[in-house]
Amino acid sequence: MAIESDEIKSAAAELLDAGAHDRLDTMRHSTAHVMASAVLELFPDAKLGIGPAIRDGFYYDFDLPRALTPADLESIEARMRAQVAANLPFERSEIGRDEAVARETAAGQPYKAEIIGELAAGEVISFYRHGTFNDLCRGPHLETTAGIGPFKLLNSAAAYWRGDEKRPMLQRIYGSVWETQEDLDRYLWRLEEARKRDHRKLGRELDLFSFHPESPAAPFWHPRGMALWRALEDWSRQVRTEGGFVEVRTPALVRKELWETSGHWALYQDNMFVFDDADHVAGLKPMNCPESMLIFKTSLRSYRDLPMRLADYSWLFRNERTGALAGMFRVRQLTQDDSHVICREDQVVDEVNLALRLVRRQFEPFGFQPRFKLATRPDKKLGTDEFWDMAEGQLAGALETAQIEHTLDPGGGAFYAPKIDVFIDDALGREWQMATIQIDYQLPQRFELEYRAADGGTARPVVVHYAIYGSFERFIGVITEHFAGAFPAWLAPVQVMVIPIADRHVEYAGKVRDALFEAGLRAEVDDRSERMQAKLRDAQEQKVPVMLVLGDRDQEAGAVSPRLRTGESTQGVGMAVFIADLKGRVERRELWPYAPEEDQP
RNA sequence: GCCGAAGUAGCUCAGUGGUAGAGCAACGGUUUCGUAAACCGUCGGUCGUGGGUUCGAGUCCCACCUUCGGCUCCA
Repeated sequence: MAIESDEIKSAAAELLDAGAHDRLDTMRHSTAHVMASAVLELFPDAKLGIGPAIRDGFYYDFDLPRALTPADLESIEARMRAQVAANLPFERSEIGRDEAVARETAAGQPYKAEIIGELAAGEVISFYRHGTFNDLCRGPHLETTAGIGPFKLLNSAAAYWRGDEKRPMLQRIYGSVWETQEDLDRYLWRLEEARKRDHRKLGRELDLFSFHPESPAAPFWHPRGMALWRALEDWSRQVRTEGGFVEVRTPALVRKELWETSGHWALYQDNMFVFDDADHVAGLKPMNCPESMLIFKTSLRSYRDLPMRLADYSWLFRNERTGALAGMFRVRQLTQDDSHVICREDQVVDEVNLALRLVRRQFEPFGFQPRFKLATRPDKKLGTDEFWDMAEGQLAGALETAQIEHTLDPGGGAFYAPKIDVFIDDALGREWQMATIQIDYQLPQRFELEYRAADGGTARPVVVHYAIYGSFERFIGVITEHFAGAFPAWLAPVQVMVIPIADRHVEYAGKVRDALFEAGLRAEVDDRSERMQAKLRDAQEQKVPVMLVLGDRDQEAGAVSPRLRTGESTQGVGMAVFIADLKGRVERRELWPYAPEEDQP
């Protein structure tokens, strides 16, 4: 969207070429300055942290004498509006580093002084002033505070200085600012919509699962949630079968010797549940892969046996930090659609290519278009440059072979190998990281895996790991929010609600339900003594895809009258015709019934 | 783990030291033939748990449990 040149006046010359995105970022950063200035008016002794522009808005961190309250935010917001109305110019100044450190120290701003002290000696130190507020800042900024668009302060919360839990805890205020009121309204609508779709709320309302203090952060799956789970699991198994996988299952309770071999004892023990088991120290498994290594080693493998593709849906246990737990998104007991491919080095590109195809295939019936990111060698890494050249080349080669567009995440790889991260966008435009595809040379070495090569010698295989849903728990959280609980028929816990209009139709309704059962469909009869309208309303609120209304005419004709969740309804459809149609849609895993999103403001 | 907030009936919430409430749900009865809430009645709470202050605590204090927001998207 083009912006009139006099609508927002760009102060700095470096802004002339900037696109709308940079302009918005600049405005957000300027708004953060105005907020910091308002906070200083309220708390003259506040010490300033950092205040960057972020996606959808900005934040600023402060060291304050007391915790902020919602009333404080209102007061800060009011002071900010006054500054915007005052049309204060932003003025840039530059000074030397030592002088800057001295100034910030004298001003009682230790965090600012720390930042400046870390800048290179020769670097230009710039400050931006508006009104009486002068802040260390690289810039650029708006010309004046009047250029700040509609904004709102959202919430305050704690944040460690520089994200380090050993350092002081500051208070962070988040805010959002946009170029137009419509943009701000749309953003606030999205926040509100996300709140309404919260999977924790929908999970309770749709009777999918519950949580209990007796086992914190571990879901109890109800019959309806389990139906959804099984639909997902069946699909994952089908995709794995198509990909040539076989399935294994491995123990949850494993002695520490295995974890010492795999390296988890040294690197992952903090996240494991560990205890004594009959004179041995053992742990609940946080990952499946080490045990697959043991299965591989149970016989002498030939190069002809590879690749060996193992799927594992075992239960995993991770002792997460209590503060990180969040609904289905972070649980302590979870299940993955885990895949380990043990293959020859010359098969790695093909196997990664297969993984990429399976990722696309498995996400297809959800309507997700996965995006791929190649994460390359980090600064802290194991192995030689030759190794990384080769491993990165293998992943890049597979992406090319599969003709998959991707972006780069330089330095984002694991310390032992590069990886391909897979992202999806949900219905609200939120980005979620889903699958990760990793190639692993470490584990085969630690477990001393070998196979008999074609030349009669021994060789070491490579492992390609991935989980496409990631964990079932988290994926169910994501799709619950994505579909707002209105799952397509193939996933819906109850696919058909049979609604007899009067008590005399209940028997026929039972026959219809049994016919649905026989076709492998999930159906219930609402035989409560309620009026049909009430039953329809309840089925709608439960987001059941199809309601079958049954009255005299249907009963006499052996027919059903389907009403879809979208409101569309027909009458007198033959029972067999209806069942065959629905069964086909479920088996094809159609995105059906589909309702276009409600219009956003 | 840390900072802040919250926890009252199955759910959503009222209740500012003086007899625990409402709507929905559930249950009982009546009712029920065409596409989003029939009517009447009844039941239901150790106010998260434990301790303390007080003549008296859902309300004030302390500890614990659980949940929610957040803890680098780096001047």
